[in-house]
Amino acid sequence: MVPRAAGEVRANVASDRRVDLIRAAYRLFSEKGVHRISLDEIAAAAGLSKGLVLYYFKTKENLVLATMRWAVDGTAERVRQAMAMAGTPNGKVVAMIDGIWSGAETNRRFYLLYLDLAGHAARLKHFTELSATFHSVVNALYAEVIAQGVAEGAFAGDDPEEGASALRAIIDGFFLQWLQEADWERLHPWYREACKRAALTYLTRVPGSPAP
Amino acid sequence: MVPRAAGEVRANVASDRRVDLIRAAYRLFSEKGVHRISLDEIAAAAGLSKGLVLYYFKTKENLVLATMRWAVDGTAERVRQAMAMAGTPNGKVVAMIDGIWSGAETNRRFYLLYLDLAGHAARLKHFTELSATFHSVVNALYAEVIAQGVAEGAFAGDDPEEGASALRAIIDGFFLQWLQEADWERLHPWYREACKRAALTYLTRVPGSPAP
DNA sequence: AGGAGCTGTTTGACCGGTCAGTTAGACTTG
DNA sequence: CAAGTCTAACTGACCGGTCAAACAGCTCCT
Repeated sequence: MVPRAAGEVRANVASDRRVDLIRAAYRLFSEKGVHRISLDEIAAAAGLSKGLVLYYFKTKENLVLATMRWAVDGTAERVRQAMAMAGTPNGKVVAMIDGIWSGAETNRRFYLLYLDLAGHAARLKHFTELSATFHSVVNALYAEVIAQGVAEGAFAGDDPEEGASALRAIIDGFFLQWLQEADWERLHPWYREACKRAALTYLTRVPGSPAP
Repeated sequence: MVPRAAGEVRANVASDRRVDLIRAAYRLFSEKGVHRISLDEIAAAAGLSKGLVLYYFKTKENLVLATMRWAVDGTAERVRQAMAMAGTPNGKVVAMIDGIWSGAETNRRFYLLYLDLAGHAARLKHFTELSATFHSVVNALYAEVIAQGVAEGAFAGDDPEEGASALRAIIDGFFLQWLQEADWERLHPWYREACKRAALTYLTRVPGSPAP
């Protein structure tokens, strides 16, 4: 089904149509929403014909899935790299959030598509798995930072898993609010900083404070 | 355009077709997503004909808008009532979160539709206003609780507005994760409690801790 | 009382357009 | 030619919106 994977004689440069299509689909999906974009539009945006889209991705759902997987992989990688720098736990968290809130345009594209993914994941089985994978990858990264911070005495908390979930909730929750702002472009820096403050406030607390 | 509003002689009980349609639409939209439901299906679910849907709500978009407004109003009211009880700031927050996480089925319906709303709000102007209204209503409620908690010395923080935003991010963020769980029904209580813990951890902190 | 006529409600058939998916065949390249 | 790649035209289903006509309740006239 997939013509080739790696060992190709002439790894012709600009010739992986699949990626061309996914990139075009990503842009269009995030702009208008998955269900408002036809295969024709995607093909046209990639300078190809619609037939080819179905040739490579048997169905539209497959293309959507592939596009989301592509976006999710890229984002997970960006988060990972952002976290790799910075030494102290606090610094790591700040670097991580800076890395995630990298730019208004990029963030908006990704999170709008991610919203679609969440909606699909809650209703279609095919998407549930992808969403679960993304969830565990990201949460594992967060948990690692938190565990390290706890070990060094910078953060408090006994359950890094739950801490990761909460940290993620804070980040996603701020994005969700930000997305709905009419002037999202201008407000991007404010949300980024508020997100940092909330995350650090949550993480750096007195060890015994959480109530019953 | 609207036939009547209040002063009707025979306020026939089960006869407001508009509400019948909105209720049917709410159920179906939340189950399958707005764009996967046709006007025919909604009409059939309400035991009416499709023509009537367009008779009352000129367009599908209007029906979607009306349905979302209805759901959002109801939810805001539920939150308000949940907060009305309980005296201490901590108790108020707990009561509020208990009130919000009222039941798996209900929560799932609402948040799934809310996800659609967020997606629409980010792309269509008509929905932006509704989303902004809901945002300010809910955040005002949260800010009030926080301000009261700060005044009584139970919570720390100088900016109740930002605190409200963060509190909301925590709640929405946990919902977003919960929605994507395959066995959401069973996990509902866990997420509810984790949400409480995170909220209280964020709110009850030592006054000077937030970094930079 | 009993139409006649009006107004708001309800239906079902219908139209135009859109879109995912199919197919037949053309174009490359080895 | 044979296999892989690509296109354009087509199909069949679906769906939002329109419309003409049927229908119900009401008032007013005779």
